[in-house]
Amino acid sequence: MNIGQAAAQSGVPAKTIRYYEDIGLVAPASRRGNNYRDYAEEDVAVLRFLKRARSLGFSVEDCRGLLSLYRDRQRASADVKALARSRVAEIDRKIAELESMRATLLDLIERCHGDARPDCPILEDLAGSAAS
Amino acid sequence: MNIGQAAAQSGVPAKTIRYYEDIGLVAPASRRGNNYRDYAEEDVAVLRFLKRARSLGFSVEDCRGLLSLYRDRQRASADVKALARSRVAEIDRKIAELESMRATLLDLIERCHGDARPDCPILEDLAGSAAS
DNA sequence: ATGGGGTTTCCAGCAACTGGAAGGTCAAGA
DNA sequence: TCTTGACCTTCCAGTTGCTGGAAACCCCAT
Repeated sequence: MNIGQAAAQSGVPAKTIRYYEDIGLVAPASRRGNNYRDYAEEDVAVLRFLKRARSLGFSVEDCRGLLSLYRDRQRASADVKALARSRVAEIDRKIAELESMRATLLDLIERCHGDARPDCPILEDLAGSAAS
Repeated sequence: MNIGQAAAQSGVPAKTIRYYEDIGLVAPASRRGNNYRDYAEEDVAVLRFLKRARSLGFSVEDCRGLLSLYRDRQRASADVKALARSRVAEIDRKIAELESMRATLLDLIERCHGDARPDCPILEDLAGSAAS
């Protein structure tokens, strides 16, 4: 199957598939006579794996590790679990950061009357009423 | 004051200040005889404004708008409030996305025994037990 | 043969910096 | 006076993870 089909079946855009090949995340696809890349079901499975892992927020580098664990029949599930846990920790950090931004913004929004007048607590805050 | 001082007083790294000047986010600093940039208190205030706005997650483009509102004595606070609200909406979207990743990961983590054996629900999931 | 889809390569660009190289400047100490 | 080190200047490259586009080739149907 050529790259368009593989893209359709995996949900990973053709451009991205080539990119993954480029950075060595997936092995170079075999080529057919016309120099078109040729994909088998297995390749598509790997692409789907990547799509899912990326959608869970794993970085491309993480994916490299996950893929090699995936292929390693001797792997310890503990290693996978550790990767997932550190991913969760990272997510928690990001959520906390966003929550804090959100709280600050909501507070400012509430204090801003939001009409045609120019005075605005939001700008006042940005301008330095509080240190960052 | 030269750029190092401005950086120290605003919390914005010198490199970033130059970058902001480059992309036209701040006006080019005046220069002294030795071609060093020269900053006044006001410039530092603007940098602090930017630092704070960035720390609340406003994009550089948003900052452009915020700065022009900041400088506009005729502004309507409603415009600022609208910017802040759309920022909150964006944050909410991101938080929701992260929460969903987190829930999925925690579920997988819980189901993974995490020892020396190779079988692992996390990898099984990635490998396609569920569609993305 | 011609048209419309594939596909190939490569190059550029997005956000928002950050690092580093190569060189000019300045103040202090030996 | 010379040197050393800490500044400053510019410019170019790299980061993350793609995405868009150009120019060219390939394949199939009409």
